[in-house]
Amino acid sequence: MRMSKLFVQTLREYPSDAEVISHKLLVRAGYIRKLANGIYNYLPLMQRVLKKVEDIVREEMDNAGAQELLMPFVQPAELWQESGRWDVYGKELMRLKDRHSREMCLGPTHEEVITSIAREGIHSYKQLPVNLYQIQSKFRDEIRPRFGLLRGREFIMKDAYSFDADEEGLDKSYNIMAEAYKRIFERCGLETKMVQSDSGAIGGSVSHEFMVLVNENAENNAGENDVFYCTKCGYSANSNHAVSVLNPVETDGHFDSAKIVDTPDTHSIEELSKFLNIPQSVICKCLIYVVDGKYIAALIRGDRTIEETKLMNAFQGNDIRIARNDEIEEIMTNSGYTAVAGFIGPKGLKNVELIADETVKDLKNFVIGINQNDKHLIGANWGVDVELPQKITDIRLVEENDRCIDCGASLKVTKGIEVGNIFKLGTKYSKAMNAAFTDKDGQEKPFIMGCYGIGITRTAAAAVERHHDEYGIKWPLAIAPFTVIVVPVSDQDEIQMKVAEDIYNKLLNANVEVLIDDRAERAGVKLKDADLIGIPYRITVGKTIKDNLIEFKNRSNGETETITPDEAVRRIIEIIK
RNA sequence: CGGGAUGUAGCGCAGCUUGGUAGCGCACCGUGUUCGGGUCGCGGGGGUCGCAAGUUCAAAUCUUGUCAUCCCGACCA
Repeated sequence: MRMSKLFVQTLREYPSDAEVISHKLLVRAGYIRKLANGIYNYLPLMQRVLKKVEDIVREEMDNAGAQELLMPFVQPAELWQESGRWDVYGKELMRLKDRHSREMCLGPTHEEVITSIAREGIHSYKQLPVNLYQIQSKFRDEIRPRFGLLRGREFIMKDAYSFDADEEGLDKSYNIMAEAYKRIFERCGLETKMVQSDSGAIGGSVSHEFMVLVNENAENNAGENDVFYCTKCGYSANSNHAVSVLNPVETDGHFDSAKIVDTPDTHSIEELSKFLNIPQSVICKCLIYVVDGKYIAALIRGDRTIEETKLMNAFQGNDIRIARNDEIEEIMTNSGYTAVAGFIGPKGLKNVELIADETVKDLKNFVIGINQNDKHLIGANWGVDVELPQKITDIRLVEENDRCIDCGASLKVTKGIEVGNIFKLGTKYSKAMNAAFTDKDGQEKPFIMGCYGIGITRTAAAAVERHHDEYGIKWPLAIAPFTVIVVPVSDQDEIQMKVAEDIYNKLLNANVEVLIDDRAERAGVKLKDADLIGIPYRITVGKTIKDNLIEFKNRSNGETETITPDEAVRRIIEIIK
């Protein structure tokens, strides 16, 4: 490809609306252009990268025994009503109506459609297992799209779905996918960590995410997930799912007796602990949440934080948020109190479900709100002064240096970009949608399903996050839009141009994806652009051509060598083998 | 949806306080110059100042409304 013909416009400056480096670089280097909020045009260079990623995914999926198909982007509401998700998926699902007022949606994921395909096509255990996948645009009307391709509303995803006759088969399918995923990301030049995670809105039990770990200290960190991991035994989990063993702390307030004391203006645990001169860990914190419209009072030890996904799951909810002040007021009024946030306690709350984190169980002579402003109860004990909620479970956020549940070592935390995700769905969709096969024993059974996603666009963006420098992108070879760029330093110099063209043609003939910068630009412009665009190898034809020498540069490690044009061609051909 | 900010040429920005001919850099077109890290000069094209109403002789500038975008929280590949 000739630079003079390539449709690409590099910018002198970063776009003002970009925050993270992959977004900045992809726009500036002419890979993408925003069309609307969270919706991007993939320009020719980007399309080449995406194709590379897709082809790696295809190869590994095919090798893993999966078959590619393509499902419609527009889906009828009926299917979603069958699965029950039409009502629970929320605003993220882009809904629309056709000319007959029939309700449709733009597919954010395809469990419903694939399940309908399976129920029409698979009738016998003899046809199982089956794994079907597609690579397609998805639409999710995200509350807040951001970070360029890392969180778009429309994005490209590979989604695969497995159908098995039993749990054992699912385990097998699941492991095959996990292995394929490891290879896919490795081939894309991305080191990933497979971590345990919450299964979220898609449903199911077991799930893992593939995280690209990003340096926490980096400016404008694009990692949206906290990953807790154990350096000793390898345990790792998304913060929404991580569990831990706590380090011992003081849980006895050592108050002689229970009494109500004045604690003016102590709206936070920190203020309260300072005022009473006690550790935060002898305070019982009470927070009001709204889960699917129901009020929940959640108790947790003062020094710990609630993990909202865990709390939501404890009530099998789909939606959670902290209660607004007017909602707290409503609860207080209904319960005959007037307290504001900061002084709330579980005692006497009406129309509020109670839940406690395990951390509050062992508290003795502790401090707790009693729904009176500027007052707290000190020296409280469960069963004497306050009843311990019946529902007790783990709803806390793990913290760094908590101990590993498996081996007891100290846990660390890092940020991660989730590029892939695998779920054991079980029979959630097959049961709801009546998708079944006849098993060996002649009985009709629902399919045991799994689903497996890879964000194609996100993977490409994550690669930029991981591989760049101050000059631009440093694409991993396997997903680079071109392997090599040939740069004649001066378009005025006939010999340079001739040698450059010669190298270009030899590489073309050897099926190398090669760019030649034949533009009438100065050297500086061409070299800056080559770095910005991030082509892995650069062959610069300059003055030294009089000695039959060119410069051969490796973009990723910056190493340059002075070698002959023929040697350069040979090297490149060797590299792509 | 809550909190904060911003909308002026394709991109990056100034002008707005104190109303009066819409500017700069990059990019683009012409021309000369230069030629291994975004040369330099001359000439040129391109903007209903997000949109709508209002105030005024006069609005990019003041007022109100509205839309959009970005950042922080809930979502997820």
